[in-house]
Amino acid sequence: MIERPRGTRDLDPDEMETRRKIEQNLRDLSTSFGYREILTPTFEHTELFTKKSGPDIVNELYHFEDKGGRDIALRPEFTASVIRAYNEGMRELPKPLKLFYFGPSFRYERPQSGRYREFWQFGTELIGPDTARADAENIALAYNCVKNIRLDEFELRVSNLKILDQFLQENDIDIEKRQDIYHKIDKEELEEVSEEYSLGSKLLDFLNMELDEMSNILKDPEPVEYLKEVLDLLEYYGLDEKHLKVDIGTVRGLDYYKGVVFEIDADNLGAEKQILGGGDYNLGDIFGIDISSKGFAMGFDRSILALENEGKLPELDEMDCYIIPIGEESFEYSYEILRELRSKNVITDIDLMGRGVGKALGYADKNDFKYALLVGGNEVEDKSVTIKDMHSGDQKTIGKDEFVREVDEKWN
RNA sequence: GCCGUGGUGGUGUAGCUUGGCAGCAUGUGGGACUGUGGAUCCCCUGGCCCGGGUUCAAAUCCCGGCCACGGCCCCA
Repeated sequence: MIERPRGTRDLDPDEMETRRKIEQNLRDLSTSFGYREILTPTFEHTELFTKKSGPDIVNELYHFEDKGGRDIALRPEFTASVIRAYNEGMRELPKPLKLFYFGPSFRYERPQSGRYREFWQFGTELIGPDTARADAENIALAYNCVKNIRLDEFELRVSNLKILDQFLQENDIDIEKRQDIYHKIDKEELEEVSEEYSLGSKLLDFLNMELDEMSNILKDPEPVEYLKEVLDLLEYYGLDEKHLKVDIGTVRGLDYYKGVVFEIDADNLGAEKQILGGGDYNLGDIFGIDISSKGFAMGFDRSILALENEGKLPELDEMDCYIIPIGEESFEYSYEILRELRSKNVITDIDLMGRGVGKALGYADKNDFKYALLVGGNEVEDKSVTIKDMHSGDQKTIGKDEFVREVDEKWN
């Protein structure tokens, strides 16, 4: 038997409805922030991703040689593609350029809870302005994305990489070791870093300081002041303080992140609990341009898992009308009703199996129809329809035209 | 890639230790029921993840693979 490939999923109608609703939330919210959707190809030249993230990530890619001998990779994320697309055809667009995207990405990793080989990402890019207000706008949208889908147990950690850079520089640590150090900090191996670079307790102490203290200690407090400015600006957006945390140990291990960075964790997830990450970076190097971009990517599947764990998945819609023709002589009239209702965008279905009224009602019940419409000889006779409210069980017979008018007024 | 646990009708499970007729529940379809659902009763449908080995005999024991789950590595 052929089964689905490792790390992939089939999404059933209930799941799809849930996902579409949450997706719609994110689209509407981003649109309200002035962002507009773009879509890039599902596959790119492998080089795009290796240039962005280093040669080692080839191991994590789905890639192959196509019939023309090109080295092609399924996108492991959108950021590189978006910047590529920007460079290739959107450079002349006015700044700030605000873009969002949504779609599947692919990584060849070992699947586990909340991690699939085909997974969905929602994300944004804010291209052009390199200002504290742009950083704040970026963070505010990220926060609201999580908030808007009604997730409640999450933590947004914010940092400015330049603060740690400054600290390391002032402690005479070669900036080339930055990546190694940040990587270890990310893994919370603080003691190893302190030991390896002879920092004693300085690093740990520093990370535990309030921003004002950091500012006093550093010879150049500008990075701290910048972060404070961003935080002040965030107050304009009405973020709930309880979700917000300044954590200078929040690092995103990659070279192209430069300034303010942030991550969001969902507390109720297991090992894979980060649902969103982003910040300020410059990918222009790949294309020989200098362009600032601030964005974030949100793990759609993980976010839904977190929502599910909180019991906050949106409710599924009901269907409207299920028509039950009683006897073939009522077919013509039944289909007339069906056509009229459907033309008014009422979600209407009709029994296709010739089932008895009892079984047909059972079907309507299991499929969450609001109303069952019984249409037999009597109804055909006087151009009426018998409507059964599937919740209350109440039932009445009214003229067909009256019913259609009523439904039209109520639902449209 | 590494460590661990597991895989029996569509779904959930019993059976596995001690090899010997694969059982139950639920769901789907049909009937009781061609004018009234969420109920009841009946019938049908449908399964031992795959491959190899041991054995008279394997769902059961052994080996390999695949897949899922928990964790590690990684996490753009």
